[in-house]
Amino acid sequence: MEVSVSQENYLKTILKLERSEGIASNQAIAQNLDSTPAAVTGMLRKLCEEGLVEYEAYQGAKLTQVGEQHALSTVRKHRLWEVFLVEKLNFRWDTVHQLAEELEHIGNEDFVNRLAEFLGNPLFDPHGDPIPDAAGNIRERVDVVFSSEAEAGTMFVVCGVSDSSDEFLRHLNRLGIELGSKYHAVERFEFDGSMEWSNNQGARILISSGVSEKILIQVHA
Amino acid sequence: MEVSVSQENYLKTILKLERSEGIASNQAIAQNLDSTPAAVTGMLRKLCEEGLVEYEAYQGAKLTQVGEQHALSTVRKHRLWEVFLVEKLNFRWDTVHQLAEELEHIGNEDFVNRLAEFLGNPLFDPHGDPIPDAAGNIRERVDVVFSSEAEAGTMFVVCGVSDSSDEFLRHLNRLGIELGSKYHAVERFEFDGSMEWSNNQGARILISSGVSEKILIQVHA
DNA sequence: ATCAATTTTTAGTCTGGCTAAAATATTTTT
DNA sequence: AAAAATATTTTAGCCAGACTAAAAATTGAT
Repeated sequence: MEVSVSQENYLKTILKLERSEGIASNQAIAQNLDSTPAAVTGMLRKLCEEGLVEYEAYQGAKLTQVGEQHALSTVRKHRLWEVFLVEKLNFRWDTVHQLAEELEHIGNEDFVNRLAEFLGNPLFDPHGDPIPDAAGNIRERVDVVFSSEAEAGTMFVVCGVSDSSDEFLRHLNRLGIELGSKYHAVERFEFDGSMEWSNNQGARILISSGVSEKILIQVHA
Repeated sequence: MEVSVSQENYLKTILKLERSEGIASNQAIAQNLDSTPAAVTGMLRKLCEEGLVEYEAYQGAKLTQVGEQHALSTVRKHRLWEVFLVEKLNFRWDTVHQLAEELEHIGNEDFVNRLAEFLGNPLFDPHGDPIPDAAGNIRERVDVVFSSEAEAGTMFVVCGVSDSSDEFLRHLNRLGIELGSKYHAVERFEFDGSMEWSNNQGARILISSGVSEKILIQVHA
C-alpha cells in the first residue's frame, strides 16, 4: 500500500481542512492544492479505496484513522526537517519550507523517529507550529493569542505565526521579528488597528493590523 | 532545465561505467538500471538534447562537463547522507543505501554544501567510498588493494568494499567485519583461494575468495 | 563478405494525475 | 415547494515520463 507524494499532499490538506472546517469540501481541497474539483473527486475515490479517507459522493471527505496517522506522520516529518534545517544547517526560517516539502515524503517511521531523537524530540518547529509525537499526538499550546489581542502595556514573546508563506516571513525578517523575540505593546491605534511595539533596547516599530493578526504570542506574567 | 530522478540515476550509472570501462554501452547501462537497451536509447536521446551526455547513435554514451558535474553532485549527496545516517542517526552501514538513494535526489548545491559542512566535510562514506568535494574532485585513495591480494603475514585495515549491496554488507556484519577493522592475513589456501585472517584478539575467520575480492584494504607499514 | 552481436526504430502500453464540458446533486433563495 | 445558484461528479480525453516487444538497421569481427 504505497502512498504517492501527491496523495500525501492530499492527506495533509484534508487534515488541515478537517481541523479548521470540520470537513474537507471538494472545492476547498482543490483551492489548497491549486487543482480543480474534478481532479479532487478522482483522487478522493482512490484514497477511499485505499482506506485513507471516508468519502461518500457529494458529502466531502474525512480522514480515516489510518489516513490521519499518515497525514500526521507527514506533518511530523515536515516540521522535524524544518528544525534540522534551521538548527543544524543554519538556514533562515523563511527559506526552509520548500526543502522540507520535499524531504517530508521520504523514509519510514523508524527514520523519522531517529531524526526526532537526534534533534532532541523538539515540540515546535521554527515557525512555532507544534510537532506531532510518534503516536500522532499534538500538544497544543495554551495561553497563546494573536498579537492583535495584546493589551497596551503588556510584555509578550513571539511564539508562532499563522502564515508561513515566504512573503510574510521575509516581511517579518525585515521588521526584525523572529521566534522568541520579546516586545512591549506600547499602544494600539483604533483608527486602523495598527500597533506600536518596543523591544528591550527601546527601539519602536509600527505593526499593521494585517501583520499583528498573523503573529502568535504568549503574554508575560 | 529540470533533471528527473530517473535521469539522475542514468547519469550516475554512466559516470560509473565511464570510469570502469571508458565508455558506457547501451547494454551495460540497461543491466545496471535493470532496464532494456531500447529504453536506454530513448533516455540517451533526451539526455543528449539536454546537454548532459554526448551521444551518437551506436557509439555509446559519455557525460558532458555539465552531466559529469551533475552526476558527481548526486554521488556527493548520496555519500554525505550515508555519513549522516550512520554517524548522526546511528543506522548500521548495511541499512543506509536505500534511504540515501531517495535523499540524493533532493535539494540544490547550497543544501548539499551545508550538509557537508555540518558533517565536517568528510572524505569517505561509511563504505569507504570517497566523497566528491563541492567542485567534483575525488581524492582517490592510494595504497588501497583488494584483500585477496594481501600477502600471508601482513597486517591490514579494512577501508572499503566494492559491493555495497545489502546482502554483501549483511554478510560482512555476520562475519564481524566493518570499516576500520584490523586483521592479520594468516594464510591463503591456493586450493580455492580462500584465506584465514586473525584479529587482534587472536580470533580466526575463514574468508572465501568471493568475499576477499570485494574488500578493500590498506596494508600496515 | 557474411554473420553475430548490438543498437535503434517502430508502434504501442501503462501509470498517475490532470483538464474541460456536460450531467447530476445539493443547497439556498424566494 | 419550485426555481435558481452552487457544488460535485461523470465523461471523455490529454499529457508526461518511462517502459516493452518485435522488427529493422548498423557495427565489428572473422
